[in-house]
Amino acid sequence: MQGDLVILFALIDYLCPPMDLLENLNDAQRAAVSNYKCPSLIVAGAGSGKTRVLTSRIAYMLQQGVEPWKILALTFTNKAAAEMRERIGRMVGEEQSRRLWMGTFHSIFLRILRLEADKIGYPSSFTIYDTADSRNLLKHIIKEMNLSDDTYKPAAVQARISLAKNNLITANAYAADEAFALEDRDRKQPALAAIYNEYARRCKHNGAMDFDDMLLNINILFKDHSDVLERWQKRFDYILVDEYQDTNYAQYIIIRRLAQHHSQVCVVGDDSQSIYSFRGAKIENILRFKSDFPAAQTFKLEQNYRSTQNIVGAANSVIERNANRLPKESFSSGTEGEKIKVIKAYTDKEEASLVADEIRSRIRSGGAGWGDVAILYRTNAQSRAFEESLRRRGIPYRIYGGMSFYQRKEVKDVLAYMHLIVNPRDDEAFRRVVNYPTRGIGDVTVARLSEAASARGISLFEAAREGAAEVNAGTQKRIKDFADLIDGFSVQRDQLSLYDFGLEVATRSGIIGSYRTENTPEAQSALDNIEELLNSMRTFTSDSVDDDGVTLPPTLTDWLQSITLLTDQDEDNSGDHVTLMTIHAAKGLEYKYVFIVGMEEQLFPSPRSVNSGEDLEEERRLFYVAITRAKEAVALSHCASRFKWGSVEPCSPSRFIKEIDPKYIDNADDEEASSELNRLWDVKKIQQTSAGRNFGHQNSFSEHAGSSNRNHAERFAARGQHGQNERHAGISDAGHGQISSAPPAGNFKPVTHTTRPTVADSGNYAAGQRVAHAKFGIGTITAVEQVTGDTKISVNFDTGGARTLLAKFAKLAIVG
DNA sequence: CGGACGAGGATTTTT
DNA sequence: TCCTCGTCCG
Repeated sequence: MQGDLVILFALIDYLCPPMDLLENLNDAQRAAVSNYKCPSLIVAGAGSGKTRVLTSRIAYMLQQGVEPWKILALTFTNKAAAEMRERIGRMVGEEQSRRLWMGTFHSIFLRILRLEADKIGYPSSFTIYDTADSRNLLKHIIKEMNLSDDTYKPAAVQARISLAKNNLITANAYAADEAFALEDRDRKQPALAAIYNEYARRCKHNGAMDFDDMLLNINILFKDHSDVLERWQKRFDYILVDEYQDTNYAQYIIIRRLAQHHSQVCVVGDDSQSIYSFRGAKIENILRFKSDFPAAQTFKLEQNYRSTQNIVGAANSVIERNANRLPKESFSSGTEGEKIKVIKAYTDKEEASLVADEIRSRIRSGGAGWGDVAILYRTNAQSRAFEESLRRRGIPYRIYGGMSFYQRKEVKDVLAYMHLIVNPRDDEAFRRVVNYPTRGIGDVTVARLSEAASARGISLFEAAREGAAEVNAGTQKRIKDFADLIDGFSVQRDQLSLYDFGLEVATRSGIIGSYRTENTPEAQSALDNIEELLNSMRTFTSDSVDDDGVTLPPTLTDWLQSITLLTDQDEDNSGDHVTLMTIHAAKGLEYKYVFIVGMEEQLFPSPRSVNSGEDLEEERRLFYVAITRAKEAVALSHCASRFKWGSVEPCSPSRFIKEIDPKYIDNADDEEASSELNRLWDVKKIQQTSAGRNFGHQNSFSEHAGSSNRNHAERFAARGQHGQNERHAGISDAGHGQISSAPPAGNFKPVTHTTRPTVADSGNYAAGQRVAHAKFGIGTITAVEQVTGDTKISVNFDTGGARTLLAKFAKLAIVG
């Protein structure tokens, strides 16, 4: 009998042998995977197979018999968590992987908070406020306290409160702290402590937490309830943290608390990629891990599998200038590859054109698709010009960030109804929807309701339901009708499917009807977005799993919170389009070709960072992150002038360009041309001030006038998110033609030039002509364009590569 | 109470 | 230049 079993197991092993997880790893990776029984610091350079190591380590632990629910794995995005879960599932089976406690800090601790909410005085159905919600509440409070929102800018107040929370300073602690009081007095904001206090009170009263509250409250829970803490400590034998360099103090303390007794902590990260200090992230957390956990072993993953030698070399030459680093030698296992290209332009407009041209010629030459290309910038505002240039050429693109789908007014309105239904205590949600769509309950009435509510210590919604406000009979009825509407929804919530319920809310609230009657492109777009939102209810499946691995049916609460906790990176990034995003958003992603644009002083590094050594180091790390996204080629672009705040500002090349070791840069000796360019710009500026508008100025003015002609629907189409935008981005060029079909100049306002002025010396060159250049050899002119003081000539050189040259410097000889 | 129109501010990065 | 907020008037 025994023997039979052995044979049976052997047979099973033979038929489906357990995957050898240590195979196909390099030595450093293998060590990091197999030594799981000790605290570990895995320093993972860019492209070093970090995710692979993390997933293999977890899978290996499972294979060695560790129970999946004893493992807590924390990531920064849902996407990263989902991806890892999937990969682990492929290694050891889904049965195991789905039972792991794996997710973002916020989603995991939210789960715990919901279970323990009563212990810290919250309903388990508490609402989550996103940044906009919490800012609105702050605005309210500042106004109510009769403070000027000029001295108390809501965004700044919010940032300060956020910073306090990230450092586990509660409102009471803040008020009691002399140093803060002094600082606030110096900043002429003595009421900050009072605002913080009122904000915290209102959040609690509303049964709501903001993002920072989740981390703060879990710490309060663990601090005040040692039995609860102990239960969760025992729960997790192993804790793994991804992107450890980006954890803040609150997160750090949570990990330390949970690990206090017996858990083995494994953190993975790269100090060179710490780019979130503005949000409270502490690079020190990773730098001092070894002193926090003296028994820790360090594993260094230094082999870069992603990028070419030139890219890794260039990135290293930059990051080496930072003082505050863990020692590490990144090296590439790839080919030498292309050198880094620097693209110089006169204006932001031209920068976008040159980049788009370069993208097009790269893709046309074969071997890669649009999806292999990313345009990365420092600020979201830079996306506009590229949007234009890509659209004009019919290149499919997609923009990430900026106004996200879930921040749209119409979407937030529908969500506010849901929030109020789930949590009737949420006064902010109440205020948002009580008179939207308009139902004759105005500010005056809400003020009366508010009085009644605070007098009786109840929520606005309860006050509405009880008819507590002193108003005339007609208004009273309207209030009652609204309360009945919401109560009706609460009943339906338990009877209908998620999707049917959503449709019911969107319809019976009157939101859909009001957009229907509007009958404008904007309204149609809003309807599309609402439909999209409802569709996401249909396809939503809860990832809530109990310890037996049984998936729980999705609830409205699950769906709402999954939406609030979505991050930019969680969006589907597949598809054959050029990707436009901020460098921050690009962390963790990779592309064959990366264009880092706007490489200028006053932009990148950000002007706010240049006065502090630490901040400048962070900007440098940001640049490092940008370069290391590329697998095969990097191009940097900058321009001599940029449209900012409605006027043209001169720009000089970023110091970061000069920080790259010149041996990694394509024609590094071309620097002269760049300074020529700047000199030229200075001349231009003088002309501008002395002789009024010159052509260059007028051109850029007119082009902006042209771009403003885009209607809302079109902009939505281009900026929209979630699937439908992919479609729009693809067709935007053909579909909404006023910009793409006619030659650009034709669309501009009549007051400006419709053709470019011709200057005498342009006669020497023409498209199609063959020319010779001292350095690049022979090529064919593809375009000739007049710019102030010179002629710009685009040439396709036979040796490969298109180039834009200035007649003055290039000294082209006409061939034949 | 709600829509229209005018003034002024905006650009770091985001879980 | 664009968007948001506040005010004024119907």
